[in-house]
Amino acid sequence: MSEIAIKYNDNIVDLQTAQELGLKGDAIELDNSVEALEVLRHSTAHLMAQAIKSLYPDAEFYVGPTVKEGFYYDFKTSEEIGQGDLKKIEKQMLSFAKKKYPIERYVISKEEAREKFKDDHLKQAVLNMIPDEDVSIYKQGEFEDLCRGPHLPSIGLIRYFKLTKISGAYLGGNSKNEMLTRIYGIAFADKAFLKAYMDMMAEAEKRDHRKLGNEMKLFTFREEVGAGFPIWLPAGGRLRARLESLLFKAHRKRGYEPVRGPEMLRSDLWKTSGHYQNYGENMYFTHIDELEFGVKPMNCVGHIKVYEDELHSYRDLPIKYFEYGVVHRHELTGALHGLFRVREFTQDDAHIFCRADQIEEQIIEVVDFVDKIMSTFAFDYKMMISTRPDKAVGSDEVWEISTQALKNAMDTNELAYEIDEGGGAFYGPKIDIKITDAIGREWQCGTIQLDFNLPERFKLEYNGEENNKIQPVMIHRAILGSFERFIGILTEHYAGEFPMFIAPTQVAIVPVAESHKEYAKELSDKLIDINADSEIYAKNDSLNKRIRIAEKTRVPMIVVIGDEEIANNTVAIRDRRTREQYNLSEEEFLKLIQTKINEVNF
RNA sequence: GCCGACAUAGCUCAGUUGGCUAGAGCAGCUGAUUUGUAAUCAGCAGGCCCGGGGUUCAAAUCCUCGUGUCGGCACCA
Repeated sequence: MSEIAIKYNDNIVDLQTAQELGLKGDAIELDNSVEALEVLRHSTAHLMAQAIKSLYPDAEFYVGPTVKEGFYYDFKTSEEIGQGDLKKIEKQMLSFAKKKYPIERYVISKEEAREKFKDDHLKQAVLNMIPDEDVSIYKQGEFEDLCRGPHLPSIGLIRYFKLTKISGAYLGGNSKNEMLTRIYGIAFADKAFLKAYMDMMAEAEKRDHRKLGNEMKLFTFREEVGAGFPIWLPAGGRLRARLESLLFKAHRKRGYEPVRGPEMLRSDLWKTSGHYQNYGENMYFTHIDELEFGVKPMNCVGHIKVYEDELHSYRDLPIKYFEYGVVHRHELTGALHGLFRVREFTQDDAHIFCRADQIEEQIIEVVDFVDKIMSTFAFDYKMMISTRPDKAVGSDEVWEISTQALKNAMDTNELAYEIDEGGGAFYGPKIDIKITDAIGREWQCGTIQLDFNLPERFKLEYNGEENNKIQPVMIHRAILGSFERFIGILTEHYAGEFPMFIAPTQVAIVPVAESHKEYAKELSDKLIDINADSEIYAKNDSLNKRIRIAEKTRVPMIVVIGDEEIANNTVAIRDRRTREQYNLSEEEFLKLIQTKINEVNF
């Protein structure tokens, strides 16, 4: 293994720079450490640029950094480049790498650099962002690039890489700017790591909820129905119904009352709430006679109307309303993604109306609720506090107070959180619960939002101890976020092998022959009595085939019944999760299913 | 919305440089078979080749405008 850079004052310094400045530090070897990969991938990005430049001589280059997963380079060519060109670029990269060009570094003034890259308007844009007087140039063979480094000593060290994706990306990440071409790639120090990475990507693809959702008949989308409007199929319907009923109980236990607001409300109300002005572009509007109505993108206004239905005493607070609220939002076409981003979805939404002195306890109670649910599903999650966005209602002071209240609740209970600056809802700051899916993407699911603004806008009140009118505080919260997204994430999380308590079907019953169908039906009825769904595989197919089909549905448990079982009043079990086969008496079997269904601790 | 790619049977996919009646496997239907733990056999049916418009003697194939999907960007439960 060879030394590729050094660690100096916690910075990675490449050998070229170290030599020039006479710096000494711990050697960084070419392995799969974070530091080594940083250098390797950065140089691989340059090698890719070199290959692109040789294949497309008019290419202009913007920036080519390393990211969490690999590296990318943004550039522009007159010729269009597509997915199919990646192989060609990879090949060119390899042929350059074989020449083992050393990577040389030298420093020139910014003026000289401007002259050097005078034909590259993207590099000029990069130069404009650099405050320093002098800039460094890295050179390998004929190819030179403006870069801060660090880089490998030679491109000959680059062998195990792959170009993974091609896409467009806005210059500087701003949608007002021109669109550049971006190619993503990955690189490792050895073949085994590259293979492991590619295998992991393949596994992630296998778990993709869109693929599994189709195979398992959970949901579908249809062109003629419209983009972003999911259709729930029977199996998905059963899964979802289980989740809904489990969650219903959990809410009731915690003092939430089920309510329901209308699907659309008069636009005047959305003007009062501020949605019209701040969220209108994401809303759908329609007219009934002369009046304009807005289809709800959130459920809060409906719940406010429930609150307003009667007078409230300070003794009654907190009041908690919940609803599986169907909402519609105009998402951009490019944002749509299976069940993860849709235009119609159902939130497990609730609003807590409470006194100011109850804020902390209420927030902690919700955080605890979240933890119960996420740990039941064995999810890793983290919490973020999101602060005031650009578009917002309410004074700075109110925002400051409510943001601080969220932080206090978290701090005094020693809960860890990160800050997402400007990520709040327009009516208040929030705590977002982000869970990680199978491919390592983070998704915002649950959210806890503190709101002083809507109570003010709707002039909500309750009677205080002195019979005075006091404005309540509203806490908006959703734990799953939406059933659509959450079920999508669950599907990938379990790779379709759902635990018994939410699986679309709990048991597949396979009668050996025609004569065993009757017993199968009896068993199925008994299962319904203990709230378990089953499916009988009695088609005119071989036993082997029916077992195979049952296995492929990913049902947690298959029971086979034939003469023996009927004679002894038993079932032969195939447990898909534990991959075991064994016999149980019918009674024991039903008890086992019941236990597994109740393995929920919301 | 933006950049790029893609769209053929319910599903997964073939379909030569534009050229005869668009194929296969699975699923479905009909028979035969009645099965003891991952695919029994035979037959049948199934297509406005995503939708308009165009080029051509001829279009699933080329062009164009939509719609939808995929990978990102930008935006968000």
